[in-house]
Amino acid sequence: MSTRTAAQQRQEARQAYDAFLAACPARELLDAISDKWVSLVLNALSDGPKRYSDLGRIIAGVSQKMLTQTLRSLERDGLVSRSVTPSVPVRVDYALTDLGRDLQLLMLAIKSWAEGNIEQVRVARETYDARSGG
Amino acid sequence: MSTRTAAQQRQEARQAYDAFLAACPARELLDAISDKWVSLVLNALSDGPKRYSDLGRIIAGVSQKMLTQTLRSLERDGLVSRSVTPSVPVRVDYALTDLGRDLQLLMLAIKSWAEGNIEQVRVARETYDARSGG
DNA sequence: CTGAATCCCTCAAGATACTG
DNA sequence: CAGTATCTTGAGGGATTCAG
Repeated sequence: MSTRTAAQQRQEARQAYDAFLAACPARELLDAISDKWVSLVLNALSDGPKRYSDLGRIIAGVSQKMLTQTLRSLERDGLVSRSVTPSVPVRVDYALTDLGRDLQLLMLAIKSWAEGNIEQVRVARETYDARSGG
Repeated sequence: MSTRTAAQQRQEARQAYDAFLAACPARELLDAISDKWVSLVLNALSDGPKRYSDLGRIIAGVSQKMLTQTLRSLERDGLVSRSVTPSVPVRVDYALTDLGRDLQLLMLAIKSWAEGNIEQVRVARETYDARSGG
């Protein structure tokens, strides 16, 4: 593997990534973004930067721990940027990066799908439960 | 809090379901589909019906328990259909429903995004870790 | 205000073994 | 082949406290 350039190796790697493979990095990334807090945070940032406390208010039911944890993870993955304004008290804004916005658009589609199809799912569940129960 | 204006009521009616609300059914649905096994199972079924053992082979690393659990959940939500052929041994096929295919298309976009952007994410992580570490 | 750190606990993932 | 049953482990996540 010493005779291939880094670019060639990257190209091969890109084609080789398959989330169906357990050991594939893409699988690990898919696991990471297949998280309810991730989709909610990304969508909460869709219409511009938000402060930490804003996010906590928008995303009902999220604990400080999970919010911080999710934001750190997204920041580490380059999906969200974190900017600190050294005022008193300190002000921290989170915003989507270009990469993050790409994913956010997909996440928005998922969120919209959930909101738009919950009725059908409810009917399906009632049918299933009735069949199982009776 | 009990006296809502007509405008407020109209607003509520329009946004009947909002996944940002913790108690909203759509939030529960979003939580349910924001699951790595869900996205992998739906995508595994994208090119036609598959048998239980096929799915287990395609989705590397999934345990029988999680595969069964995920399939049951998807079947209950009306996203996947389950058909039993009473042969010996018994044969069970899983397929996407119309509703399931809708969601699968969105999930495919997510999976493709993960496979196509893992490199950028890796770079971001290295940068982040180097900054933190040093 | 924005978190980091701690304790604590549930519950769900995974491995294993067994069954129709 | 297609599951179910059982057990163990640990990671997810809530509540609380402390710090910059």
